Amino acid sequence: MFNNKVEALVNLYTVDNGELKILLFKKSDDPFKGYWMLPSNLVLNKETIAECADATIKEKLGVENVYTETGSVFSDLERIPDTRIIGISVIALIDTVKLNVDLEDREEYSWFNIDSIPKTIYDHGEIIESTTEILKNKLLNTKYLKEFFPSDFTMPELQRLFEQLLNKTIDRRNFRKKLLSLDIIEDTGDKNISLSGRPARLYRFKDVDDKNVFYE
Amino acid sequence: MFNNKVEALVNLYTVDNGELKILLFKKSDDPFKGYWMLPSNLVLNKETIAECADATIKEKLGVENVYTETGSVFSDLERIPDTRIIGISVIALIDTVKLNVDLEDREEYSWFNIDSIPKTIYDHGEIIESTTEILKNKLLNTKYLKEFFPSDFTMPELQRLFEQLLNKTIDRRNFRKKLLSLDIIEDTGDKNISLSGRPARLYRFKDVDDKNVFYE
DNA sequence: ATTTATATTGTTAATATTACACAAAGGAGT
DNA sequence: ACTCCTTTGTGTAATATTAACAATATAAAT
Repeated sequence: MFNNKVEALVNLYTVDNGELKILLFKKSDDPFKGYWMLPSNLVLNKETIAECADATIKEKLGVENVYTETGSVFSDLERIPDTRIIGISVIALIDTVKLNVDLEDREEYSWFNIDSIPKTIYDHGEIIESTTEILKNKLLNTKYLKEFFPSDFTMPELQRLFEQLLNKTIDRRNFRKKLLSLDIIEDTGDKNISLSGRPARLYRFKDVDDKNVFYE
Repeated sequence: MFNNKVEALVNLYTVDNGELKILLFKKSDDPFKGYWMLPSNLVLNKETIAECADATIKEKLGVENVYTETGSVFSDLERIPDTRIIGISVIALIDTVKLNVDLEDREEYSWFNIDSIPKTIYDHGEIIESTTEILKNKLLNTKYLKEFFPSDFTMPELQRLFEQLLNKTIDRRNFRKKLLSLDIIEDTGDKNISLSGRPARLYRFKDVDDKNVFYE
């Protein structure tokens, strides 16, 4: 009567060349063969949500020490047919460096831009939407940005991310001016290797207190 | 192994004369006799978190149709000794009118300013702190403010709330100017009954789209 | 050397925020 | 009726922030 199954649904995000993306796995068997899903596991009665999420990330991706945070709760009785499982979404953030190293030779997965999520099993689509909204509201804080950019980044890259999050275009000069005025980033002295065009300077976040970057 | 007990912990907030307050009950038996607690119930395996919260609010307060929203999740194994219960905090908002009507002749409860929470059972103190932080981050949006002020309010009252939320003093003239410039409130034409001093005009929120009032 | 692609840079105008002090409305007491 | 006390209501100038705007610099490819 009071026994509930609980699952942790891992929403693993990264920023790839300024685009916010989420990792999904393709279901290889019926039902929902060919649909995409969030990596998830049922929560043992002797582990925390965070522990369950960590184990899931390690199991599916072989990565450890990923930053996680609780997202939201999904408890509709019909969210999964014939079963009652309370879903708890977990926000996990990983930078592109770890991403490229650890994701070789694994089962079928793919990174999706959060603005173009494919067809998903059950309510995973809504969960992604809702959880991403929570993340967006937090992501203009350096605490979170640092998880995506532990080493360094270019201004245009960061600007593309902000433009996606704020859903508007930003003037390059004003963006740079604002970022520098906040005194939260510093020039590394290096430049990136240019694919084409002038190479961009590389910046890193200073080791300062968390601070909000933009409002609205 | 996968069976978990889940409880919904109701954080019921109101704004009383500009102060953000939360409702707590006093525990009348051991253990923790005399300590304060959030109203809560275990979640049945055939009800949603929201339904459980609604039932709890009705049971403890006799009030229905209260606005609720999921807060955060607390899954530490030691949060309750000798038992494993996953706690899910629920934010509930109620206005002072309903408050005064419905809270007569009930067991021992009290409203506490969120800046002076008494000693609580288990981890209820942390839950209140964490959940209040979530609420604070949402509360400068008219969608939430309307739940607290469904009828009308005075400028000084709203200002006191904002000062508490932003943790700073605000100039009366600037506050009024900002609020009026947003075009989200209107003068009711009435004035409140003054306890002492000049009576304040009564305003109400216009029936417009949700809008953020202040940033930072 | 020229083309192509992308990054970098400064000034001005518009807007938003902050600072600040005195008059008005009511109640209580004499 | 008058005075005192408490609280609300109001305008303007200074400052800070944001928005608008276009030309030059660096590298790779041809």
